[in-house]
Amino acid sequence: MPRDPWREVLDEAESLRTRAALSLKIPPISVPWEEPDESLGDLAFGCFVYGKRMLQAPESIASRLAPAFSKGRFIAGASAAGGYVNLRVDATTLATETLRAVGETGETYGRGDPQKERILLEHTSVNPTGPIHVGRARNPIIGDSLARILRFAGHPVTTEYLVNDVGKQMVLMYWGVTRLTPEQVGPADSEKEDHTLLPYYVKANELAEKDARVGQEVDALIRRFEGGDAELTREISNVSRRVLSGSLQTLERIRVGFDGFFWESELILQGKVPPVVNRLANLPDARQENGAYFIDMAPYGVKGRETKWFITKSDGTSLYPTRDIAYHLDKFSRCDVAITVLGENHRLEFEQLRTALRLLGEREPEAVFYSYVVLPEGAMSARRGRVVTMDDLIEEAVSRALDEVRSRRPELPEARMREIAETVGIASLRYNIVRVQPEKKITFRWEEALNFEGNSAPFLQYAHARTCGILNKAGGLEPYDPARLTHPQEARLVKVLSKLPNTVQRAAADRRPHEIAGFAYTVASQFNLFYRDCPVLTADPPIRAARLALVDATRVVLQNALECLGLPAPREM
RNA sequence: GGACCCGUGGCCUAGCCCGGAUAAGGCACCGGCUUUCUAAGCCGAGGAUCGAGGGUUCGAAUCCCUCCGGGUCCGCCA
Repeated sequence: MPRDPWREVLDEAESLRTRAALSLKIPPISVPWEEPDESLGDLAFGCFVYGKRMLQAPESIASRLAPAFSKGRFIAGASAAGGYVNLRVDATTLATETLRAVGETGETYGRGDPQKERILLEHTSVNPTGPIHVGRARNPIIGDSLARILRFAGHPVTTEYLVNDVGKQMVLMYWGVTRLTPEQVGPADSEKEDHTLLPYYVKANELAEKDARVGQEVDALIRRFEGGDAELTREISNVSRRVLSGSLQTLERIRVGFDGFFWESELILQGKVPPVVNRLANLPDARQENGAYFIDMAPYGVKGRETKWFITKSDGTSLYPTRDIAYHLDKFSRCDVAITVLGENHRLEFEQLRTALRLLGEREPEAVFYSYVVLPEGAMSARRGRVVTMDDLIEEAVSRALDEVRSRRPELPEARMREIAETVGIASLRYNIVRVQPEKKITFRWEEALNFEGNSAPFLQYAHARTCGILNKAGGLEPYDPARLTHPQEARLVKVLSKLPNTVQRAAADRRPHEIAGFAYTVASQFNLFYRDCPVLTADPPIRAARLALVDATRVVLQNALECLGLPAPREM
């Protein structure tokens, strides 16, 4: 039975407000709740809108409204100040309910009720031509965090990677891998196949431009491929599988995995594209130009130099956007809501996709857009050799974390140090990306990406490790009386903990993982203050017992918030 | 030519959707706190005309308009 203590507080406040207003014959107006400065109360709302509606001073309304509030289970009292009504939440009741919720739901505190709505979340989907670089790093991290949050919120979620294993770039890759020797392409910087195969792709691109004979060979392959040569399509797909296997190892190390993969080649081989082409070409809006079908999207809000959206080439072969439509129709046969995590450069294309689906009378997907990570000197570019790969970043993060562990915990055995370093390094990297709103651009700087203090993953993990440390030494939980939690800092901590379920629901509904990051930071921060102000193990037995329950609740909340972000929660650091 | 995204102390970010009571954190810098549950912590100090200008409003970082700066996109590529 999931519980949401803060939601109960809000619901009660709302109903008390309605009753108070009714008793004064004040029209019920929905005014948003805010959280005022602690010295004023726990919840508040301004009476300015009432004032305007009733042509009275907000101060006077507030001072009449406040006394009309009756006490509730949570709401202990109301007072008026400066046109606001401030409500005070009873600390003991909130502590009782919050700790009981954690006690009853255990490690699952914060998890939402099971939802019916099946969500298919597509993310990452980088072209399998080489290692994933940091410029794209936000996609898997945002995508995986969002998947975790949606699942925790109660949704059945399937994550999927669209493997773009067709098209010219893959034909080039295939040509390179099958025709070039290791001596021709030079050495790779790693044994993983995403790294070892990249040089073939780079060399193939170079030769195709410079050498006319190579260009002809590649063109011939492209013609065979576009002619529907199934054998060739499979061979090309196999190359992409090899590259992908390398990238997946990297993703696995940062705790990103997928429930499924969708191969674009399969879409083609299974003949799912022509029916879609037909449907599109038969739309009333479809036009023809030199044998190529298109839809002019200008009437549908698409603006710019070119508003034609092409369905086919003049030779009748399909284009990527058309295949994407076919893919989405397939998606919708398997889910209720389709979400895709996309780089900001795909905004227009996504609008076109939605428009085309709308014209077909089909459902439309949602998207979460992010800006690419750039280097201080500009965008990452494989061609200009200006790249930091995910593998580089991971190695550096873990190695710096190991230095930290060595200096902070010299007494630990080497293997344990390495374990903690991996945990901290990976978490730092994920947290630094997920804590920022996706649409803000991030400039990659080592010193920021690998900062282990302040608002960073280790800060959160450290707070979690501290809770575990206390609980370990305590030996076990005991029966407790929540009324023994009388310190203001205990109340602050309780209040934050009570908000986990509500925060999860909001972050899931808004598709905003960074809200969980902010929440986790607040929890850790409030716990650190509690840690300073309220000794646990040495407190008098009744207080000790109550504080232990609070520490355990904090542990659960941190663990679950960290889990939602894909950050490991170490028991010691 | 057009569309979209971003612009908050020296640096990075939250708040913006849903307008409210002195704009909240982190980094960096300076000064403190460890016989007490791990100092990856805590406390204190300084530092912001919330890009600029108009408008709406009793009230604007938040909504509207214009402009400036940065980014992205407008292929019979994917």
